[in-house]
Amino acid sequence: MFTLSEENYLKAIYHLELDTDKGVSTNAIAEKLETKASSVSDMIKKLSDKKVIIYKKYKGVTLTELGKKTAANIVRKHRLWEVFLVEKLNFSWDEVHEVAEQLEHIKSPKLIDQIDAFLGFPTHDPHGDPIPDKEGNLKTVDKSLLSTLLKNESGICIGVDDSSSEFLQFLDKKGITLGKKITILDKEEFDNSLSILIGEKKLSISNKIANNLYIKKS
Amino acid sequence: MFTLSEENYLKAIYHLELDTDKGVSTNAIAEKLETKASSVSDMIKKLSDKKVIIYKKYKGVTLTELGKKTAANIVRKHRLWEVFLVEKLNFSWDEVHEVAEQLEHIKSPKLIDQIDAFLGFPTHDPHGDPIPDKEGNLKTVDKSLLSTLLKNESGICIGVDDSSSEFLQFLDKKGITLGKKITILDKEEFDNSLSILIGEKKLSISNKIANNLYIKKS
DNA sequence: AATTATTTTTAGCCTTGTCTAAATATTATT
DNA sequence: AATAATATTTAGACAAGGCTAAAAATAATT
Repeated sequence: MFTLSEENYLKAIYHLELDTDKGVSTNAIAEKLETKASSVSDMIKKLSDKKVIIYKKYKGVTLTELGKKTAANIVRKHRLWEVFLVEKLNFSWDEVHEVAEQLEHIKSPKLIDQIDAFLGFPTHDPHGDPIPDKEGNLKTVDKSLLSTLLKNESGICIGVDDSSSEFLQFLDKKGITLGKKITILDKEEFDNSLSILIGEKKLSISNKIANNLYIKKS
Repeated sequence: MFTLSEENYLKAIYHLELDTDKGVSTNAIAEKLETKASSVSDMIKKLSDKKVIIYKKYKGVTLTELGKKTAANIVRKHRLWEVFLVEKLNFSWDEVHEVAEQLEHIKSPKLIDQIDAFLGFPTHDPHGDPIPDKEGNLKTVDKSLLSTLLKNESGICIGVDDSSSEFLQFLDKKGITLGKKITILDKEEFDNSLSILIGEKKLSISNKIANNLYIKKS
């Protein structure tokens, strides 16, 4: 079994590993967890002893199979709880993260299985992120950042990269939600802003926004 | 805010205080939490500093109003989660305690309010224990131990004293569930066992069982 | 009232997880 | 290749929460 702190480290390493092919650096973990590199160094030794990461001094860490499975299971719980909060308890998608951060550490296989069934075995969380299956496998969808679409291309909004509540509330205000069809009407060279059609509405979208919205091209 | 450990101490003191009119002793707390008296002594100082208990050396402790409210809120969460597990996730009443012990520490006022509403504002948990309201008030029902009923008296089974899974599974096996009507057919002087009528069935019940079942006389 | 038994507290130590400051490796730059 | 900059680890400290063993206070008995 893993402590709360160990679980949080595993999750951080899991997420960081998705963004790189090399080992995950001490500093990267420290930054993600808002802690100090020295603390990370200490924890790395513990996790290495527990056979969930491979660790060579000064060379960064990689999750073992056991580590990956353990981390994926925590992510699975996090995302299932997020779905539960939105679908059953009327939370909005910008409110769920903090609570799910707590709920993901509840230890009860039956609980999470039942939640999964209760929700009808969802495949994605409210931000469009895929929910790992029980074995820890993620089904990867081919998604593109809105900013990479060309003029006159279109697709369905399927996820966000940044899921801070500020960004999500901004999207709500603009009427941008998962499942909506988006068409690029025009691209502005000067500041890389976009003119898009979403539903019936025309909107102007900054590059920053376009860099945080995932689209499934159609 | 309170730590996990502080919350568990508050809850223990809260429960122990219901059984006595005097202060709660260090030893009693230690026994309830399966820890050592010296650890309790340490924690008592911390809780006293935080103004949730009144503490006079060697004299036992009493919850302050703040302490009572805090503890009642944890109990409220515990019992609401138990209802949720049984009503929505197909847990049986002997499986819920352990998971609720974890869930009761989740910090999110909105979450527990929504769970409450989702469940239709239940007043009692699956073992018949009352759920404190938001202000921490318990509505006390007048309940009698089955063992105190006289021959030919009858009532409705409304709760259990011992909620260990062994006892609850025993009750399941015998078909004894909350809400059922029970009539005392006979009392055996020798071993204080009872002959009862529950639903259509006649059962013989030991004194130990009868001392752990609450009845609302009718 | 004096002595014994029990309860409670104190003192000192341990583990987990964190930190700062200093030392050491590695990487980048001239 | 030598030096500067950055990243990482080590050493030592601290707080929370727990423990054992010993001391002190209270309660029970004779």
